[in-house]
Amino acid sequence: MGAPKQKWTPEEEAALKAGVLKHGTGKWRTILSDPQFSSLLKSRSNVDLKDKWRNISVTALWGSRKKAKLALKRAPKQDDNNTRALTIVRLANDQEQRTNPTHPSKKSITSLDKIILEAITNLKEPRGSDRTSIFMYIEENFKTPGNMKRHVAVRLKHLSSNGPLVKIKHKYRFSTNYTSAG
Amino acid sequence: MGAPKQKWTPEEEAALKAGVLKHGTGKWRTILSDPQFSSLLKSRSNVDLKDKWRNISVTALWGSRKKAKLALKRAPKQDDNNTRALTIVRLANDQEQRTNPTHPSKKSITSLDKIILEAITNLKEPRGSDRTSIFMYIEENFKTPGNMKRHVAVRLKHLSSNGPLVKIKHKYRFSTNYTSAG
DNA sequence: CGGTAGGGATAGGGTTCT
DNA sequence: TAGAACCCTATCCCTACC
Repeated sequence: MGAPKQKWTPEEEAALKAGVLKHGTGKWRTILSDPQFSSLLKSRSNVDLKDKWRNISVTALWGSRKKAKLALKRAPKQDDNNTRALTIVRLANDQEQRTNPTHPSKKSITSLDKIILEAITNLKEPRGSDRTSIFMYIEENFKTPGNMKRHVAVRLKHLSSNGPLVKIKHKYRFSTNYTSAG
Repeated sequence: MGAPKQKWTPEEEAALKAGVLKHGTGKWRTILSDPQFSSLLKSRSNVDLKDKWRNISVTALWGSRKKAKLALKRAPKQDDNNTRALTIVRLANDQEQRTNPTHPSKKSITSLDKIILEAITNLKEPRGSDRTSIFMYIEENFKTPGNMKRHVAVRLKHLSSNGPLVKIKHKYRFSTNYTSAG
């Protein structure tokens, strides 16, 4: 009864990704209305965009939505009585720290780290960008070696323990996000 | 970007309903400021209250806002040959009838009936109150015996066949509501 | 910009189809 | 039967209006 399933073409998917890079996640109607993407996505609704982005993201992180849900069920509570996930936030005084030679963290900023920070900064997602968004930003904007994702994940971990990123807590968030605070 | 959805707890919903019973609909800021409810609703805004009340009301009437909108779009001005559910409306001249000793219906008005009519009147829901709302009004405002709901249902039926309530037809209405016309 | 009403968008759970 | 595409609706956002 509903229309037959309309599979997403690579062109549509690329347009969606570019739209998210430009406007951020959660701006589905804005992306649809952007003349840069509206022709490519003219057969999609804002809800379609949201659903497709969810499929893309969850696939990249967990392999599938079902696995993601299973993983969430298994995930123990983070701290007290509220279920939370960690969000990693770029420090507001990041610039200052990085220019301060006495801070140990600045020693270990790699060029990939700079790209990561650029991604987080440019994505401008108010609630933070998840790894998928960061991966995609880099893929869209740089020539990427094959194991870029692993490298990025490693650097994210490092940046959050020793570097200019800091972990903060959010309620009602179940995936680890990396946010540029400020 | 949208904030993570903060689902309404049963306690919050009860507080909202009690607030509406006390202050009426559309008095969202008043309800929020009432110390009787402010602690329970401290994480909600006046707009949140308005939205939640709309959701409660429209759900009771149509099942969902979307169905309500669809029904409204399809609804021809008057009634014809379509499937309908019954809505029971308190007659506008109810007072007059009840004070007129010659009207047969007034003989069988019980004290519970009066409470029911008070509930319908005071709830002031423009599209009528469903049984749940009526039950809740009574529970909030009176000491209730255990089988109050059954009693109310029985009296509602009686009042609509012999008493001051009258059945009218609505299109695309899937739950029986009891409305104070006026 | 204080408050409400109402249209509309989003988030997340759920369902259908392949 | 897992995964992609799609549906449902509670919640949240935006704007007009007073």
